[in-house]
Amino acid sequence: MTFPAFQQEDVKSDISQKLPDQQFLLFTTKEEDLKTAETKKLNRAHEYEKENTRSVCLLEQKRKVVSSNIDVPPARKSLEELDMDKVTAAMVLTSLSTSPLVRSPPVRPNESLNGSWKEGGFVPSSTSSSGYWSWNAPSDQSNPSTPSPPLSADSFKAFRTPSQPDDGIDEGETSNLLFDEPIPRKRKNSMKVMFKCLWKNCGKVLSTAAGIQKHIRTIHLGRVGESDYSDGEEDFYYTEIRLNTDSVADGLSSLSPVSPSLASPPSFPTQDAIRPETSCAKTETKLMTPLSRSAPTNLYLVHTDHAYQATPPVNIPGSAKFTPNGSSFSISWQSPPVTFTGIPVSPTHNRPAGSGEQKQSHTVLSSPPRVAFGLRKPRGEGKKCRKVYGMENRDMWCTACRWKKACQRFID
DNA sequence: TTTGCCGGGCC
DNA sequence: GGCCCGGCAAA
Repeated sequence: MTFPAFQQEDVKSDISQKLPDQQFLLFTTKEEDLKTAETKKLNRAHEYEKENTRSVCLLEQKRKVVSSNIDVPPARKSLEELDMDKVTAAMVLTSLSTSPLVRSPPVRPNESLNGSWKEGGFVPSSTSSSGYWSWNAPSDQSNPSTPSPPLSADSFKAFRTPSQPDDGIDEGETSNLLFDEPIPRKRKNSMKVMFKCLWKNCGKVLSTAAGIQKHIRTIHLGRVGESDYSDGEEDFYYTEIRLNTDSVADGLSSLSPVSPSLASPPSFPTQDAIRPETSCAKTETKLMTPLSRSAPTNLYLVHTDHAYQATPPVNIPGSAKFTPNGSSFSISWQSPPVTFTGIPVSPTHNRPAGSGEQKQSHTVLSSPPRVAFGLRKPRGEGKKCRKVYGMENRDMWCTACRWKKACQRFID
């Protein structure tokens, strides 16, 4: 059985290969944050590898105990151990890769109905990216280009692209990335993986990542003489698509229904946004973009995330708002009173024409009318200076009355 | 319509 | 901060 070994190698190669791209996917404007996040992910990837090794060792120890109880001859035992190692490793890896953590994507209600996904791969459409979403209109959340608000500053949030339902990655993994949870492994399948260029009006599909990167470099980025050099920018402009429809069905079947609590707006969004450990995790995973699928966990490599950071591949319009309980609170992109505009763009990379300047700002305003709080004090019942002295004796009024302020002489 | 006084402008 | 006034809303 070569599956475990292959997968491990696959993981490692993915990690080493994709980590450099992290900086483009983090929704932060600070280079230090980028480095920090990248380092964290490296550490997580290593921890995960350790964890897997530990799990295998534990199982191995357990197996040895059992084997010793049944008194297996030493010579035969060593041979068996070799096989058992593989089997055990396979079991561990399989259980990890098929664990609920991985297989229960917190999808939005209409995700599974998204036509483009059914076709085996998500292809972002700039024309359909209204960017507007609402708590009351969950269908809009299925929009692939829906950006998500960086609800809390401490949790660097990126715009999210709905993951391919069949690739096994989802917001759960995003949560893993963000909240130090074990990183699930990529499920292997036999599907044909293609790479599609997301550049506007291109859509070129190639069979290898290197090919598509080279295509982007030479055709779109104009780096003719740098065929072997890749700074990762090309990753932004292509996406992985899968041609095997079986996996699509599998992905759809693995979609877990969205709980009402997720579908409904939070009682007070700002609070939820501030708490990363509670509903924030749910909300964010729903709202934000996975930081990167080209991360160590980028076992489910999806470059569509890149499309969010800038044009030309896909525009990132954005407007999101929700109005919980009919209150006046709202969050919206590119529209007051709250504006989130964020385009995760690597500062070190030139953006093709049309790419907006990276700007990240968010403001939350909630200012009910002052009248609602009854700030205007009730009118005094007693006589005031004006009534007592009359207009002709205005000089006898108290200062407040003269200034048309609340009477200080005849206080109620 | 009268009266109390808030909000804001001017100095 | 002192002074003044437009304008709102209750009486």
